[in-house]
Amino acid sequence: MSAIEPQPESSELTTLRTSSLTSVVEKEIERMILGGTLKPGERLNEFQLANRFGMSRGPLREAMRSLNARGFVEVVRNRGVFVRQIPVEEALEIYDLRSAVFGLAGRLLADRLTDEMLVDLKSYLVRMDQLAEEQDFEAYYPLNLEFHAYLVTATGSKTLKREYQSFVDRLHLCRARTLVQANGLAVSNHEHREMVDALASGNVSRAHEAFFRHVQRAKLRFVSTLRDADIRRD
Amino acid sequence: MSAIEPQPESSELTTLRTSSLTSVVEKEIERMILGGTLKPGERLNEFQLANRFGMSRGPLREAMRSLNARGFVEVVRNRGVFVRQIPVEEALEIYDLRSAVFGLAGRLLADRLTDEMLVDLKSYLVRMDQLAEEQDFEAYYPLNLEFHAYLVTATGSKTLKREYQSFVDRLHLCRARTLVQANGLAVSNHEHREMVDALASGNVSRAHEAFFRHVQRAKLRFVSTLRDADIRRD
DNA sequence: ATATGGTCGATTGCCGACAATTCCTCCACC
DNA sequence: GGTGGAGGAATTGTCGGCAATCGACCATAT
Repeated sequence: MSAIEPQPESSELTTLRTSSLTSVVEKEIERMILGGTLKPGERLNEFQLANRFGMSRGPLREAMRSLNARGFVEVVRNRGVFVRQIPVEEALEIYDLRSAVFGLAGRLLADRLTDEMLVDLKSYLVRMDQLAEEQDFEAYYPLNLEFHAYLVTATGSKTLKREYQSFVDRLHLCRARTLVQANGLAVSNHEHREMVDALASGNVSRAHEAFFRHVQRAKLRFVSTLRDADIRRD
Repeated sequence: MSAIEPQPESSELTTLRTSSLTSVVEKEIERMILGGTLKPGERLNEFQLANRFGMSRGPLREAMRSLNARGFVEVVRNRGVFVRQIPVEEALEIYDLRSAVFGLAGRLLADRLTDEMLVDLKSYLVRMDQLAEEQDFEAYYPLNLEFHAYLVTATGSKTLKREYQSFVDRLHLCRARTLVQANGLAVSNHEHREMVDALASGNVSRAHEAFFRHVQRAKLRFVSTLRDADIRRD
């Protein structure tokens, strides 16, 4: 073994050599936002954050600008940056965009589906069916995410994958969206089966339709839970 | 005339009171990139740019981070930022995304088209037909852009408009895309008429199809001009 | 002649400090 | 009691400087 071999254990040093401090802290704050540590509408104090991460305000501000461009935070001059809070109307718009992009994913996939991919997808269906039957939401949710990630990755379009993920992330910034996914496990999985069947048929527009409608129905479920919350609030 | 009166001519200073120096220089560099002053692959020297704009490197670096997140430039640690150069494969992916989003625009518009909007759209068609017949590409191109901008704006979805514009902008960063639009003026306008007709019919999926296929055909025209260039190069 | 090693200039990454603005508090006044 | 304004604390916007890193060029040895 050569002495010049890269050291696998120096993850922190290697990271700082590869990425800049700015990108590291950007990812960290993104994680805190999506993880719920930082809540929508909350103000991000530059000085406090810089101290917490043991760095100066310069790189932190650069990270903020990047997060702003990506839609995670909002910058108000001389007032500071706030975690983006997405109103319901905009969430609906994002659902539409997401369904359009997801529909494209169905279209692309129907044309390049391999036997191996079909096996993987059916495996997802079986496992999710089982969890849906057991009403195990805790386990169903991440598997559902993984299923969707598999699909958009399998399109082979990095751009599509990035944009789709961007929409999914942004929907997390809508306060009203908490507990949306709680209802309709089996319903959702029925739609998944329709999607996979459409892909297997090789019919492009049928796949498009199945994928598009899946997100549109998620949007409708979102709206109905919204209405339920409104009624309850009265 | 009072000495404290705000100076109406100081557009630059006034701008600085409203937006930050960072956002001003970001827009300026974006303009320089899209306008062709800064070419894809070109390196952006922080020191030079800061001097040219008469500011320090801090705000400039923040602007760079934002432009990076928006896909206009690429940042390489310790080496600098470069104007993003989009390879052909990625341009094709973007065309697909753009057609999916544009298809959604057609869908939304078919449901909310007013008589007034229809009049505006038909006016566009007439003017563009005329310019196409005169082969006046110089005048046709901006009107074509305006027509598309009208459509995505009329959807009422700010999110859709922003994302669509983002795709259009990014396509400008593909070197191979120069002179794409040169061919097929009348062809393109025939598709425009199909789109407006579909909208007027109120048929949602027909509108979707017309809008989607319009961009898909633009993608095909892009591919064919690419092939022509390849043949010519041999 | 090519490859290896070292030095130097240029440029970026990061930091601390100062200036400008906003926000909060408190007091005077109506 | 409520309203308006002055003053101070907190926070952001911007700047210049230092250290680290990279690329280019040259010297030297094989």
